[in-house]
Amino acid sequence: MAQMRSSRRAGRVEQAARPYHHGALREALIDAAQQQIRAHGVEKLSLAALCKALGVSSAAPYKHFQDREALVGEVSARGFRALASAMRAARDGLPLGDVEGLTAMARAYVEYFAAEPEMFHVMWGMTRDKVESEAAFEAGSEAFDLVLECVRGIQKARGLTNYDARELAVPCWAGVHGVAALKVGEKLRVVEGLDIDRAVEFATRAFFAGVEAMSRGAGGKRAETK
Amino acid sequence: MAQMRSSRRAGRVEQAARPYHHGALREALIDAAQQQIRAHGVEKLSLAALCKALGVSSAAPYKHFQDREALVGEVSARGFRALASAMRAARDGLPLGDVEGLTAMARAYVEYFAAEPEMFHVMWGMTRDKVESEAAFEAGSEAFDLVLECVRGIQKARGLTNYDARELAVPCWAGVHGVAALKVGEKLRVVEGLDIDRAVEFATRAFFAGVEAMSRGAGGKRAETK
DNA sequence: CATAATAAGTTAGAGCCTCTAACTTTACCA
DNA sequence: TGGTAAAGTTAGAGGCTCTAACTTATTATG
Repeated sequence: MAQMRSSRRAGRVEQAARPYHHGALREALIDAAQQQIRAHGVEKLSLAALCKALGVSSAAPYKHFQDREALVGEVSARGFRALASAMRAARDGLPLGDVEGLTAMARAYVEYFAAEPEMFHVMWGMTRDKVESEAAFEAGSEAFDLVLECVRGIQKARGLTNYDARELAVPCWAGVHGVAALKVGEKLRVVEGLDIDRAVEFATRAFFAGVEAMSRGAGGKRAETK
Repeated sequence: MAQMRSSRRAGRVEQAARPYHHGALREALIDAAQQQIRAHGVEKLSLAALCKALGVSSAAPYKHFQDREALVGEVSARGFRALASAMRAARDGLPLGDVEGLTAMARAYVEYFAAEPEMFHVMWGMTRDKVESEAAFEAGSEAFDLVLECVRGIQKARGLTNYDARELAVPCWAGVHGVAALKVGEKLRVVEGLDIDRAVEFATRAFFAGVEAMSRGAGGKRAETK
């Protein structure tokens, strides 16, 4: 929707006689919202307060976002992009045939949400019917694709080619996501003093070792689940 | 806090001349809130609307709950109790030494949240600093204990006694929770047409097979994670 | 059994909030 | 140069949560 020409004001109005048009309100709002969410959670986010801080009227946001939720959706999309790029960076340079790359991404995943717990709620707690800014979904899928790629590498290296990569990738992603969730929700108090990184790495290795064992056990055919 | 004697009105006021005191407002509010949450999500829950529906003034809830969040916390606690009892029921009668019990609980877990997706957000999306009604935490811990028990059974049956049960239980719980989360958040669109139950069961079996293999490989000593 | 204390309601309203309608200022383009 | 659309504005409706001060039941006690 009208991506703004952003010609941050030329000459004439020189001494900050606050111009009628902000010039980059859309981005400013997303920035401010993200900060506010980081600091106090999405529940406490108030557009009105944001506007006051930015020196615009409280009706202004509605020129850029359909409603409050749309703004939050934009913050969510940013989060997913940041997450994906953290994961990509973590995996970068590591060999694709080893569990190493996968666990590096897992660490990045957990760390991202541990550092930004409120973003976890924004990104995963969205209302579901609201399409939550298709962009967020895209970025989320991208993250999953990174996992998928790694899993394929491991499959190739270990000769587990008769499995559907997605079938292996889903438990991996789920496990890591679950750990992040437990950590963010502080339900891990129940399990205090456990080294998360070690647990995730161990679980990942065990999982693939198990897949390999079952695969061999079943003579290369997919293992029976019954 | 003052658990109410609930003496649901005796004689005298017979033909529903709506009595001054409701008699069981606390429970009625929790019920109504839960229904509303189920139907429209926690974000849309309005105490004021609830009060109108129950025929009490909008200040009445504050005699029973400190604030809106406390009411939501109570709904959350109920959810955890229901979840725990669904898991217990699923495991009931199954032998403790097999993965079977664990996967049965996993199924129950995923099913519970699939049936009540909004409860997922209530139960896991709580604001963290708010103690979220210690009761909810208790019930959550109980659910984890069920998993722990199963894991211990498997350890005993397979001679994996040199592992910390919690270290094995956390990945299990996390994985299942992760699957539930992905399902609720509909991020599994990314992986459409996958049989969730099968995937969970397969992953669980693979995990324990892997632990066993690694355990043997390391001569019964805990496997190295590096 | 009277009555004091307290629990569970009430009305009124302050002070937030989101979002809409109708208007104004500015930028851009033909 | 002038018209159109984008990006602001003010004003306000209608909602919400929660508090203060008051009223009505219930219960506990001397």
